[in-house]
Amino acid sequence: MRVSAKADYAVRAAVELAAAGEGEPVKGERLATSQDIPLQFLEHILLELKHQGLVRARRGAKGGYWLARPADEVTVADVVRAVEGPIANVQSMPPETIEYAGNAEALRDVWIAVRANIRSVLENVTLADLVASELPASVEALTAEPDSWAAR
Amino acid sequence: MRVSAKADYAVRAAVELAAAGEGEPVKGERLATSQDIPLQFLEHILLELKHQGLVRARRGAKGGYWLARPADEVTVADVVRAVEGPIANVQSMPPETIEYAGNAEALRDVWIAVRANIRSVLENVTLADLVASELPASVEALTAEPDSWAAR
DNA sequence: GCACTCTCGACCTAAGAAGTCGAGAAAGTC
DNA sequence: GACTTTCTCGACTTCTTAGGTCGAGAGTGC
Repeated sequence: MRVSAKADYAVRAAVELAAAGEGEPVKGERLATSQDIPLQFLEHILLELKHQGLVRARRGAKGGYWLARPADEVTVADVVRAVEGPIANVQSMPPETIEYAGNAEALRDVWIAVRANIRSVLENVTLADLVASELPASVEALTAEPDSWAAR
Repeated sequence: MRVSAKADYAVRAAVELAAAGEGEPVKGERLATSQDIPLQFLEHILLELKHQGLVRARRGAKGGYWLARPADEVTVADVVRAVEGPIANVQSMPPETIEYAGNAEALRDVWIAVRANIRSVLENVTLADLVASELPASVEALTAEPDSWAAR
């Protein structure tokens, strides 16, 4: 139930690409410094994003990375899945495939509900939303709750 | 963004204890077999639950484990936190303490929203709910969505 | 040709996940 | 008091992942 550094870095780098817009490609080094991410590690992450078709790249002078799709068509969920795989797996298995014995039967539905609720945030926030700092109303509603900010 | 075997086991064992009710303590071995959990691993988990005050235990003949509180006062979140620590940390840090640079500023709110949404499920389902297979309406609503069951 | 920048496999260390082992301590029974 | 049962708990193992570094190579633009 935690977000890895890799996923966090991936989203931040993607946001930075989104902010750069359609112009020139952005160099890995600029991404690394502007978001304070170790360069070599970031390159691996960008490569994964490229393999998943989210990002494109060109080498050489004037080279760099850019988004393969418009920023408002890439969700945070896309980026997280690209580097971490399926969201909210239980014991590395998708929850809908798990069979629980006897008393624990209903537990599967709990994990399903958790996954659905995570998705409802991550699949509805796009990179463009992040750049603009304007999250969808349903997400804003959650952050508006003071209780959401309580450590626990 | 995944649920560990440990957390899964912990909840299942706790549900089994809840189902056993107030009578005699339940032996570790019975929990292990009824939920198909490696016994020795389970004992460590039960010990953690005991240290966190969720479970009590007695040794010897007639010994075993039982819930420290009524089953309808223990939530799934309590059990998960007992063995995994804080839910939905980012890079091992609570999301509200993270400062993102520039373009990624709004990302913190996304993680906060994710955490809030996870909590809204886990903190509202009790062990008693699971034993009865009757989840709160807000959770049932999520599992009723066909889309929640789609692998992705 | 040369500088620049991505590509990508190899490697590394530390930590965590998942589990096993075995000695010991408390509790009940006879 | 001896004996059995069952929890207690530290030590240990194995495997994977997290997080990161290094260095050679390949494509690009000038």
